[in-house]
Amino acid sequence: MRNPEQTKATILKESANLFNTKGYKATSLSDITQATGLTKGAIYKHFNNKEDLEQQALRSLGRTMLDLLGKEMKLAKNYESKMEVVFTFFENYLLNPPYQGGCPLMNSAVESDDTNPVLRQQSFGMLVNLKSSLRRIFENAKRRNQIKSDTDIEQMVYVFIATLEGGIMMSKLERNNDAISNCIAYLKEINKGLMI
Amino acid sequence: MRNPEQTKATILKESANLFNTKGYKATSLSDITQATGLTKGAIYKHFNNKEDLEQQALRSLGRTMLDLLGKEMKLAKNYESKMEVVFTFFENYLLNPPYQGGCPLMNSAVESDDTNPVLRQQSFGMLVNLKSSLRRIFENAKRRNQIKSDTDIEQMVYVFIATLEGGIMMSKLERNNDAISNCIAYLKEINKGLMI
DNA sequence: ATGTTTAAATACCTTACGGTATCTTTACTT
DNA sequence: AAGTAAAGATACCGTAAGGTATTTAAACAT
Repeated sequence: MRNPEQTKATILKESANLFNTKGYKATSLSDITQATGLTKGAIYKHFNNKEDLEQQALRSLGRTMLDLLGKEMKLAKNYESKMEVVFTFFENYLLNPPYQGGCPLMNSAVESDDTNPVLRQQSFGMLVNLKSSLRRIFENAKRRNQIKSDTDIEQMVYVFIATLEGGIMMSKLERNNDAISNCIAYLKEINKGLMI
Repeated sequence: MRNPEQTKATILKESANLFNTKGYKATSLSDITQATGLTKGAIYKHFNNKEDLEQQALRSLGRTMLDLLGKEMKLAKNYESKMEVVFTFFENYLLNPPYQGGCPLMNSAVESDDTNPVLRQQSFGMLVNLKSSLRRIFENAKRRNQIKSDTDIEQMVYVFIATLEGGIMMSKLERNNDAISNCIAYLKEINKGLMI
């Protein structure tokens, strides 16, 4: 009946959802005990303190995000379909999200950038990873002459991520898909313009 | 020596900065007493409770943002310079910010969208205003044949705001201007493409 | 100059927070 | 089956949170 690994996993999953929706600081341990049906004793058996839990939860969100994106990216064999994966990934934050509360990168970045050095560093790492993924797609495409040779890859990486993240922010605020849909639609046009 | 209006103004200003950097929930009353040099007595003389202060502070941030943008927009007489105003406004969030902590729209939206209906509504209002400002610029330009007649204005509004907000988020996280500079540079290219 | 109003300070209350120590129960070992 | 180690529950602690009642002090009116 008892399964410590499973227990830790559910604590991590439930708290990750809470942190990603309510915020890290704003989520209390009693929020987590309530969501998991467990007690503080159980939580502090698996985590040193709340900070530790916050960090592991964000790490888990980051891994989930990257794994999900990476897995589908592996399946996509050419440039066009890889870009499609990126778009549908971000569109899915609202249609059928892999976790509650939107993009963990934006959420943790906005909350932590001025206050929590450790979480900030983790958010930074997530951004580095996301940028790398996109950069790699563009670089491969350029090498294979699938996009224009004068494409400013660094700029494109920033613009794509900014537009997607900003779109999610607005769509969450407006509680409809207008923002993210329009953003993605336009990124697709940009993308057409890049391709040869 | 005593000036209640001034007192209220400083409470509002200091707390707005704190809310916008640390977050609304995460900022405590003692943070505010410390920042203002005042006591709880003084604060509760001017505000009913912390929620009230949060709301008035966000309202103040929103007004400041809109006033600042609106004032410079009035000075800009043609489409091109109005767009320039928008760009420099967002660039200034990092170079010489009108308040600490980045864009109050994004900050309050990310923190409140799933948890705080009142702040969420205020954030929503800020977005409505920002969209209207941009939309008006595009519409006027279209009417005067300064931009292409087939410009999808709603889409452009979303894309511009998303890119700017996302750029700020990344630049704050990376603690340099690369993201926002690249985003703005690209928006300028988009803009060139729109113009006739 | 005195009295009155009100701004702001002080002192205090309640509650909820993160955290810990201890106890109970489950599962595994022999 | 008995003993042991570890998982999880319970009970408790100190602190800081938001908030209030009361007091002090400043500004104004007469």
